[in-house]
Amino acid sequence: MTDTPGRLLSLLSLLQMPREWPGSELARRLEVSPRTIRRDVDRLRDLGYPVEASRGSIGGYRLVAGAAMPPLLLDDDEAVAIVVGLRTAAGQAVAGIDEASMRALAKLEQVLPSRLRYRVGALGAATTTMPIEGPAVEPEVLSALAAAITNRERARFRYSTHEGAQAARHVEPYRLVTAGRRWYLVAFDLDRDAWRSFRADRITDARGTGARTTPRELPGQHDGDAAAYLQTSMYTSAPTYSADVTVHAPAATVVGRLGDTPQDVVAIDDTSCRVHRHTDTLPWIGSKLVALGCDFEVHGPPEVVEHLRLLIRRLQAGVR
Amino acid sequence: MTDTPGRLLSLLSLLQMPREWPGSELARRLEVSPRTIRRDVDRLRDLGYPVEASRGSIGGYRLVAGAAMPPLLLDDDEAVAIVVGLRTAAGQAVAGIDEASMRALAKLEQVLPSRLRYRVGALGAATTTMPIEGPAVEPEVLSALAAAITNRERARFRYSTHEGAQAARHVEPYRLVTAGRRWYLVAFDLDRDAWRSFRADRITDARGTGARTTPRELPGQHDGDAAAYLQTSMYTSAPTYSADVTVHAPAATVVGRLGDTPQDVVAIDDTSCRVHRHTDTLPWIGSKLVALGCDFEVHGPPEVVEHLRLLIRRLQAGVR
DNA sequence: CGGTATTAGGTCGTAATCTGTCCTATACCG
DNA sequence: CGGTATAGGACAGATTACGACCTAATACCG
Repeated sequence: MTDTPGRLLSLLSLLQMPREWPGSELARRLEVSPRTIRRDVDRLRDLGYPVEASRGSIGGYRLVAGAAMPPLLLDDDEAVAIVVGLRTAAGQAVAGIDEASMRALAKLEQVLPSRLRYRVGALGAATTTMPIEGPAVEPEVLSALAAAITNRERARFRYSTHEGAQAARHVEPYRLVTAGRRWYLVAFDLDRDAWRSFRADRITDARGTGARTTPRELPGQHDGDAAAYLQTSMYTSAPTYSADVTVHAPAATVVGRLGDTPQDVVAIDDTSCRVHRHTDTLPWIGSKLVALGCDFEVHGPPEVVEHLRLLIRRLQAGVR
Repeated sequence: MTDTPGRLLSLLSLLQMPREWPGSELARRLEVSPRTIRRDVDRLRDLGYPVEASRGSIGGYRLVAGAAMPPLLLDDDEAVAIVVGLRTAAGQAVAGIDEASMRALAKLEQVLPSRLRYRVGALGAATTTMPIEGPAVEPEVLSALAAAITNRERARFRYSTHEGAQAARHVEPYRLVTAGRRWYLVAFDLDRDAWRSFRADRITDARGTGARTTPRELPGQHDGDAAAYLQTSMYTSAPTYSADVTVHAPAATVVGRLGDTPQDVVAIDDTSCRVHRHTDTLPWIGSKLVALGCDFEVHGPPEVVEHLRLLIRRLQAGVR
């Protein structure tokens, strides 16, 4: 009975036990020569299994981690976090991550203590993911950019504008930022000699160049916080305004419809409230007001009023 | 690249997922012939792994749950999935999950083989999470509802409407659905004697009652898919229309601005295109058209035109 | 009822692989 | 220093894995 793949799986099971196995012992149990055992161990290592060996008189083989790891001691919240994270990642805009995260979840489940395994399994089995359409980030892009960032390497990639045109970019990558289901790269653009943020889903063929970067500081008072920098830089392309609006709807309703950002909504009475949004672009303010679906009065500033008049003209032209 | 043992491990990894795999699909993914897949399945069975198969048109292979598995390694995509999942979970609308997922990520990193540990560490260190404000789901609520679902128990909880009123609910929970960063519970409401979907962030004090549920079938042709049911049920509250619009902007721009859903956008020439959105509610269509930020002409249907006229009146009243 | 898509399994020829038996090098420990 | 362990190269022969092709059995669907 010489079944090579089966023997490898058996070897894996043996090595999983928390003890050391001399090669001769393994050879005896698997009924092959010690030379074959050495080759099998080699193959397991090629497959990525961390088989460690100690030489000398009391030497032997054992599997170190990634396998039999009883002390993966997570508390309940951490277990929930794993399921929540991997489940929502399944609906995420990263290519092929739905399956990958399900496989990862199944594998992680194997190494959890039984109480948590039950909890994780229940939460995973009771949950369905609603897929989200949209441009997808390539996992390789994320990996390559992350490697370049930690290695302090420059990086090159191809970037597509939203019109579809592609161009090569040469940057010093600073941070990846995840915001909702979008991924951004904050980097110093070497060609344009300025800081830029890039949408990761528009990046292809990313790779580190090997050239070391000079550490740079993010502009502005962000204290190195790439998320904060991104937040403001996304609005610097267009001027922002603070809209002041009275809305004829209950405050609670308005908070709900304005989406996920709790704005400064002050109730006036049961049927109306005053909304004060800040740092919004004109189109965004207009879109949100329309989305409210109820009557309102704009108090200012004049630019917002003017923009709404433009919207009126556009709508009138559109329905003619 | 014919690596039989590695392929067997990959096969196990695929089969442990909670779905059925047709042999042809497995053959395609593992890049071998279907005959080889059958032989591999035979070998796994010989080794004691309970691979079950169902014949017929919707047949396939699967691994019965609870089987003792050899230690399976995470591949690169799965490692990326874990970081992506736990990182985005950190910005997620689940209370306290940011810390919990960071702790879980740190602990997972400890037990990964070194190659992946480096990859995961790099991706984790290079990534910043932009926090998302919004109502938060309690992890305990998710755990309790998940437990009730898998145990087929009834559940009671308090539910807040978006006006802020609270009420006790008594349901037979069916599934948790995660859509983007929102969590929903699809359940049969025992008081109202009808199927309902609940936003998990508005649920508090959820607990299973211990009373067994009678298995029910979701209404509609969703074949038990809670996500599909939720998708349609979210729109049944309002009628939907198919807007037909000519937009004076390049097709690529329009696709980008319409958000994440790739719609039926057909380019007319370099500066205009025809958009045909279906199953949208009237407010949604209006909001999207305004958000486009360019000129357009609406061809129909009449209800959409009428709704845009309403928007015009609202805007005119608002800026007066 | 027939059509179709699935699992299941036999056979065969070729190419690739695996294995055992040498051999040497290296590291640890008493 | 000697014993024992891992590590690995070279080689010849036996074995196996693979794909291509075939038939059978089963389940679903119209």
